[in-house]
Amino acid sequence: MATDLQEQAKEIIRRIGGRVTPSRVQTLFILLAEQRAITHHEIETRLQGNRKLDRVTLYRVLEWLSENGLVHKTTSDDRVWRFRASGDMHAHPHAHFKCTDCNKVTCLDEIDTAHNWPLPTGYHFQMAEITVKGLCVECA
Amino acid sequence: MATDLQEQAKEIIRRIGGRVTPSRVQTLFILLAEQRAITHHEIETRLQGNRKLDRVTLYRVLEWLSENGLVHKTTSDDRVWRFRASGDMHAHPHAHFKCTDCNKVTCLDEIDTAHNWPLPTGYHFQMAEITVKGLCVECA
DNA sequence: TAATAAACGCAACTGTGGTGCAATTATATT
DNA sequence: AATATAATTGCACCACAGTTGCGTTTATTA
Repeated sequence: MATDLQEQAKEIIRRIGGRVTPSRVQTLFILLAEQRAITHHEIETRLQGNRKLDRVTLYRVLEWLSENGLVHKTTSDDRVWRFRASGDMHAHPHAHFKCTDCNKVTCLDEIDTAHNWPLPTGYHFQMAEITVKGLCVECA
Repeated sequence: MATDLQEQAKEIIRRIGGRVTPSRVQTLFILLAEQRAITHHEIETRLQGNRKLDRVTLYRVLEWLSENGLVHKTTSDDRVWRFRASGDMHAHPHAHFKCTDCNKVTCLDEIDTAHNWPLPTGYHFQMAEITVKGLCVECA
């Protein structure tokens, strides 16, 4: 239930010793409720009305959540950051799927990106970003 | 030699029935000479002095070259497009490597991105973008 | 060589994201 | 509970990649 996630968000923030502000709680709450990677803009639209907060504040909140490992930040070919609450399921690095029709991004937990890629000699692997593109169920 | 590439660029453009303009020839020449994916900005700095051309024109030239399959367009986590002349070696879709130190991008022809990824049922595969990150030989 | 459609250059715009700073507020302390 | 404090917020403004509109120039074709 919604109230549960609200409390869960507060608890998560408190646990890492951060100040429990409405901006952070609301933002993390939205990201916990959503089961996919969403953009700054998408989060903003979910913060309409009385819970509305400044554009820049949201950027800073997301940056803070990201720095503290509470959310994951990924990019795509549209040059827009997408954020997703990091749960236990997503502790390992994974690929993303982006629908070329509706632009929604979902996680592909099956595809592991940590595996050692064949690189030219002398190159040092750190990580890999994989974005698979195509049509999602709704758009196919 | 340089003049060769210049003529080669003209020939390539002529062959697909496009107007052979200095902007296109210069831009394609630069991309043919460079053996990696470079940014709009990097191309611009190579067009200094008398051969300098307008920012927007370069964007349009690159778009045209890309639309006609003469160059490949790829993105990265810095939200900047990179372009690379498409030679025979790069006819197939491949992954890219980005050095986290010097930010240079090279092609990983060994890694094929066309392979069918395991997607959730109902999803339709189109293509995949892979960017492997780490340190290149010079920065390792 | 003239006609014409394509390409160019300029200015102004869009959209994502970031900085500086004064005002506010969550927390710790009294 | 009231206060001190440093962290957080909101506002205005900036930065950068990329785009659009439009009048001018130019590569082609006849």
